[in-house]
Amino acid sequence: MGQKRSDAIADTLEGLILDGSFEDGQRLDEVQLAERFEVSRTPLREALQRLAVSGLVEQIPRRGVFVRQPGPVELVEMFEVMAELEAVCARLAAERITDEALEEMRRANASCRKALEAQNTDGYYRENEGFHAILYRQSGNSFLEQECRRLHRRLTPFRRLQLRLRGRIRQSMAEHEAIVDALEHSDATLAADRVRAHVSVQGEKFFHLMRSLKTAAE
Amino acid sequence: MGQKRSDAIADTLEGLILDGSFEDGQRLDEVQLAERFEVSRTPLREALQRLAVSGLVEQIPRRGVFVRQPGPVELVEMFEVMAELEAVCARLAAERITDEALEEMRRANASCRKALEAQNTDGYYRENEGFHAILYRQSGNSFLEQECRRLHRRLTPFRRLQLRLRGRIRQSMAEHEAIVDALEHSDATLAADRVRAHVSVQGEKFFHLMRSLKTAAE
DNA sequence: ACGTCAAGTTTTGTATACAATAACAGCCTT
DNA sequence: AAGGCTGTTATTGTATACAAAACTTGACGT
Repeated sequence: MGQKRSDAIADTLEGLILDGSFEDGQRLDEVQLAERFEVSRTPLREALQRLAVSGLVEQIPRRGVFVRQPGPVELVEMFEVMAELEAVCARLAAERITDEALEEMRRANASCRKALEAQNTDGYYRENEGFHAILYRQSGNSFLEQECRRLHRRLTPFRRLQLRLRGRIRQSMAEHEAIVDALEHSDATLAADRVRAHVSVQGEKFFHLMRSLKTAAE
Repeated sequence: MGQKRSDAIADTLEGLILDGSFEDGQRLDEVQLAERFEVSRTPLREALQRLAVSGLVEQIPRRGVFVRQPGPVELVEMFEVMAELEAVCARLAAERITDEALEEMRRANASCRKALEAQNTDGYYRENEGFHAILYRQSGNSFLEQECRRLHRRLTPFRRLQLRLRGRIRQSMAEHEAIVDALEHSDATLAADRVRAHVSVQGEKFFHLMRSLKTAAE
């Protein structure tokens, strides 16, 4: 067990927040959570500090920490940035990508198709992650790769939601293949545009889904 | 005194690391720093946790925390990402920017020119920051704005270095004005390209400066 | 009755004490 | 003499104890 207790707690809490297990604005009681994890307040506070830096919770001095779920506006903004970041990856990758990586992307796409035909949504989702991970890596800029992964991770629960829309998976697949084609032809602009559109549509689909859910609830 | 002691420590340490007051790989001794700041280890550890998440220090469990200065490769990567992020800001801003903001940018530029003529490097630097801050804001995407500010802050000491190059400031000013022109004409592509080039050249200048310093030292 | 103020309680922030693990040094064995 | 083992020390990680600030509640005055 190389890592310490406080790291494990931070990871667990991060997962819980991303899963939406906490309401927006809910206060995270230190002693309560300490009991729950069966530790003292010290490691728990260290975990909360980390979450605060990541932006998952807001820490108001002498008041406590409160979970901070992104609202619709912030989500749209985050998806927009994600689209732009991935577009940059594509533009850079178009000139830097290796043949092996292209082959990897094709293989990831093939696995996606297999999962699609098997109605295996989870499997599709996993392979889809892999596809994007390769794109990040092939930007040839490991700092950019890191930043992409960070934002990707933060958007995970929301991205997942919109994949449930009928027909979205099949469309997403076609976009993936078009992206690989553009990369193969080293067409930087085309690749960037296609990736941007691919991610943007995720954000838009999500937004409409939210809207329909909200109006349905009223 | 709204903030707590540990926040102030984190800020101070962040500043010290960004200033290059610590060697790369240097271990930060908890008790030693605690004495220095005249606090106990508890708030100091919380501060270190935060720095670790920000990536300014690396925390190896049961071993300690070590400052992590970006190497030349990482710096080039960071400048590349900064250039792309600001280019995105420009592209979005070209369609979203308000007339008042355009006026603000022109005013910031005028102040820059005044500082330039007064040989006031610090003043120029401050106004230059303002110019970029307006650009971020005018992307109309506050999440993007935040991310830009974060990276900008991290690159501050290195950016500052390259401004000392002869003639760079005057050239930088001209680029600023060309950027405002493109924004005024709502030419998204041109604005993006000019901003990207403007920031990229900073990275390149910095890289060459580093190289010359390194070869001179050998 | 309502607002204001004060004592009490809760909760955050900090200090200190304790535990556990890794670096270190000296000794023993081969 | 070299390498490994063991006891010691130093340092990190966690628990508990204490201090300070904010929220709560109730009484008092207007």
